[in-house]
Formats: sequence, C-alpha cells, structure tokens
Amino acid sequence: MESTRPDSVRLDAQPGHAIRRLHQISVGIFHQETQDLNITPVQYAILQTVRDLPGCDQRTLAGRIALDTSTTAGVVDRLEARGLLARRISPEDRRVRLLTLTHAGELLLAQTLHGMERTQERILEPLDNEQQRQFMTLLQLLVSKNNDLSRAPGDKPQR
Amino acid sequence: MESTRPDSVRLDAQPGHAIRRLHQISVGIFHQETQDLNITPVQYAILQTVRDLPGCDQRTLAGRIALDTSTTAGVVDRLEARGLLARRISPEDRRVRLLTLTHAGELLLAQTLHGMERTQERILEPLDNEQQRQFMTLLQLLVSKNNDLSRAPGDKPQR
DNA sequence: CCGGATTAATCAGTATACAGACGATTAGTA
DNA sequence: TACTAATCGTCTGTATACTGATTAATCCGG
Repeated sequence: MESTRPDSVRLDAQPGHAIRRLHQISVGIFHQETQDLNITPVQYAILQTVRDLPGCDQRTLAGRIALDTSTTAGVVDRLEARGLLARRISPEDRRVRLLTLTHAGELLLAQTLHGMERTQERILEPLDNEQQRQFMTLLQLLVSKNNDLSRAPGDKPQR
Repeated sequence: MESTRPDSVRLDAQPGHAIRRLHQISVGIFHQETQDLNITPVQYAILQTVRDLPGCDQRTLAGRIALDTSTTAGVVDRLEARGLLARRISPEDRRVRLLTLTHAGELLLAQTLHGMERTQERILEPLDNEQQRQFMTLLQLLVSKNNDLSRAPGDKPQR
C-alpha cells in the first residue's frame, strides 16, 4: 500500500516537457543559423515588429510578441545600445517611448532573414509535408485558444 | 525596386514563434495549477528525476532533463536551500555530487503531482482526442529527431 | 483647475538558460 | 611515479521571462 502512482513518470510523454524541449531546439537552431549576427529570436521578433509598425510604443510592441513590458524594456535597451533601434519620447504623451529601426537595424534585420527562414524549415524538417501542415495547424490552434492562459498574453492578431 | 520581400512577416505563422508562445502558455498553466506550492516546471522535473534515480549525479540529471550543467547546478542549489533535496559528495569520486530527495522533497513532489497532470490536460484541452494524439506524436517526433540540435541535448531515452 | 484613477515605463527581485573559463579530482600512460 | 588528459562541478557573464512596486505623466469628474 505504498505506490498508488507509477514509480517513474515519463517526462518525454508530457506535453509541457516536450514543448520546453522543442523550444530549446528551436532556439538552438536559430543560433546556428545566425551565428555571426549576434542576435536572439526575441531580438529578431522585436526588430521585425518595429519594422512593421514604425513609431510603435513599447506596450503595443510587448502585446504583439506577447512579452511583458519589463522584459521588452530590457531587450529594447540592448538593441538601442547596439544602435539598431531608436527610442524617442512621444511629443504628444511624454510617458510613451516611440520605437523605430535605425539604418543599422534595417540592415541587420535583412541579414537575419535568411537564417530565420532556414530555422523554421529545419525545425519542421523531420516531418513530411502533410505532417508539417498538421503540426502547424494544431500548434496555432493551441496558441490562439490558450492565449489568455499565458502570463503575458498577446494581442488579438491583426486582420 | 525596394521591397523584394513582404513588408510584414506574420510571426504567428512561424514555428519558432508559436513554439515560444506555447511554452509560455504551458508554464503559465503550470503556475496556475501549483500556485501555493512555489515550484517551477524545471524544479518539478528535477525532483521527479531524482526520485526515479536516487543517488544520481548532477551530470546524469542534467542529461535526463536536457539542461546544461550550470543551470542544473543553480536549480539544485535552490532546491537544496529549501531542504527538498540532499547533495552529498560521492565517497568513490570526490568530484561527483550524489542527489537524493529529502522527506520534504518527496512530500512536495506528491503534492505537485495533481497540478502537473491538470497542467498537461489543460495545455491540450483545445484539441479533441484524435488531435491531441496527433499533436503529441508529431511533437515527440520533432523532439527526438532534433535532439542533438538543441544547445543542451538530452540523453537517449532509457528503455 | 484640482485630486484621484489610470496608464507607460522602469526598477528590484527571482528563476531559467546558455557559453566559456576554471579548479579539483580522477584516470590513463609512459 | 610523474605527466597528461579527461571529467565533474562551479563561476562569470549575458539574455530571456515574470511579479510586484514605483515613478512620471495624463485623464477625468467634480
């Protein structure tokens, strides 16, 4: 009357653990594909989003990529320090910081693009085409339906 | 002759971004389900693994959960400080630290189990049964085939 | 126009997560 | 046995990632 539960829990079989692992893998591939550029996936996401929304404030940016504002501020700090991104105070509301890419930022983003695309291909490479389609459908379903359960939920997708 | 690429890249459609989001969601749910226990998914994974492999050294542990040894040392530090886990020097090899759960550790692990299981259910809840099965199959396939691409690869699964 | 609520950003604190360097120890070899 | 190589753990430094508190600025009701 001691073990009412299995002695061993297979971590691999648990969604949470497998998801953490796939995230590690995805980051690992990204770094392989962009070695010399000294950039991270989140930094890429921020550069890309600021490019899409020039003059965007940090809160909107954070919502787009589903990061809390503290983390966003930190990443933006580093990008600004590297001269990839400009942060200026809004003339209309002095609480707000408006973000735009610098020329160097545009350049780095363009250089990153190929590695980023290769990353996405390589993540899914073990699957055949039909499986890739299935996986992405289910993955996006999980993310969109569970969005509000993450601690830093993202905005509704624009459309 | 300016835009040879689309002006806007849909982050949501990229595997890497969606995976990062699902990881956030999974961690968020875990915290909801284990609020009062003050534990994290990685801490749970370590407690569970040490329970399965009593007297395990840190390197083996790190390999099992696919963490680098630095991070593992940090997490083990915190668990030891909370009295959940004991770390003693191996009499046979003084480089090695042998890990075992304390009684408090066993207790906390048992208390965590239900929330952990609820977490796994809730992550997949948006999918129907067949979709859940499909998703887990594809997810595990991606993790196992891509294992060596992560920066801290895991051991081969025991069997 | 004044005072409280709200909001944008930051700060402090904690916890992963990794690379690279290092010290201690053991193992292997000449 | 002395020397070298390999191994385990730790340490430093950097980058997410979050909570909760705080500061500064704006908004709004009276």
